[in-house]
Amino acid sequence: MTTDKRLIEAAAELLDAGGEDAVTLRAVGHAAGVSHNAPYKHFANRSALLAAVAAVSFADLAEAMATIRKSRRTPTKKLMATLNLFMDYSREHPARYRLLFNNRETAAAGGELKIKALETFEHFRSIVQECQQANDLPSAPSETLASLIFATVHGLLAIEGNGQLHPEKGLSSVEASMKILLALLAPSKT
Amino acid sequence: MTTDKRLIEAAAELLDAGGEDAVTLRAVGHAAGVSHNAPYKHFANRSALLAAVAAVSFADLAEAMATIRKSRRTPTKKLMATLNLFMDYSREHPARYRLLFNNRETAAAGGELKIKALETFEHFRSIVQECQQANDLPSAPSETLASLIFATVHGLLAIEGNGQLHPEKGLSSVEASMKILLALLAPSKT
DNA sequence: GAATGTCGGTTGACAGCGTCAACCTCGTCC
DNA sequence: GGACGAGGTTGACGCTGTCAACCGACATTC
Repeated sequence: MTTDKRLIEAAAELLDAGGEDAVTLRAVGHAAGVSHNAPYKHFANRSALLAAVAAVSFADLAEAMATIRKSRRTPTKKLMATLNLFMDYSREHPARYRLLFNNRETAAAGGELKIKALETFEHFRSIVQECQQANDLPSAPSETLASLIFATVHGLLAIEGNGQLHPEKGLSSVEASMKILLALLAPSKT
Repeated sequence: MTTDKRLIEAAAELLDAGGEDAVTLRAVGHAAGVSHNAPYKHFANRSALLAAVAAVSFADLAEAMATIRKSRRTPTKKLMATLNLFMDYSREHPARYRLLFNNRETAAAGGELKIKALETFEHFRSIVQECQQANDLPSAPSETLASLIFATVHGLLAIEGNGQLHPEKGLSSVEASMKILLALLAPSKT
């Protein structure tokens, strides 16, 4: 494996294991079997390394969503599968999830990273559109509706990840809240 | 003014001006006119200082929401005013907003901070409940519905703050998206 | 085939950070 | 009047990101 990839992988593992603070260039270098300064031969600085981690993670997500999108399922089931994908990701890799969707630097970045992020969203938007065509979601610009739904899951996950705002009662589970939202959004079929 | 408050105020100003990274204990101490180590006589560590900033910020928010809640307006207008409050806060103090709602340490904290956060949410829940009683929102446990709506605004603001996911098209404005959500949620009045 | 340059790696240094330890200087209370 | 604690200081520590200098291997060019 190339050193670039080994560095990215090491950074991702450190991120998953110990949160963003654990991703020090020295630790990454050491985990990849190189010196504390070798990462600078591959990435401009720490932010660039994290951006690379974000890019490959977005690519993974996009691929998983593409698989769901192509699968033979009802649109609504695809939508649920996609939402579950996000929820699982947020729970299994919370620090990485934050890097992808809750990080100022990730957001500010462009290039590869932005493209991968847009790709991911495009899959999601397409599935939402399928649901609209099947009359399982109200008619509205699919981008807007997709943003809305994504924002809601994201917001719920953020709150869950924070353990914030009355964790026991009310929003006992993100899944339950999402079901309620989708039920409320569902046009009453004739 | 007591040194405690001066430190908190200085930290808040640095946070607003330069983001979380700008809040170094040394800079805070200097801005408050004390030495680089004086903050330790008032706060256990950097996290505790940030938690204090979060607590006073939550208190401010809760107070503003209480004012709205008590005002003589229709429930829906109160709800809109509250949502606008969040949007304005997120835009005027983005770093502080992140500290309040997007910060692992803030979330993990308890005590004063947690109480203030719950207080803030309780105002919001109450306003949502008023809307339900006025038949402007569907019937569902008010806590769940409030969480849902808050999560959506929060998610939209997070995306906006990130500049992420197709910033130009679709979710052109958080306000527009929220209006769509509320319109979709509104029970068809007889 | 020698010279050259670039690429990926090293070691060593720097300042800035959070934090700890030691010390000092008051005002307060037996 | 002496003990003492609260709030302040200075100084040090190790860790961090980053920069600079050096160094070998390999490809390219004359």
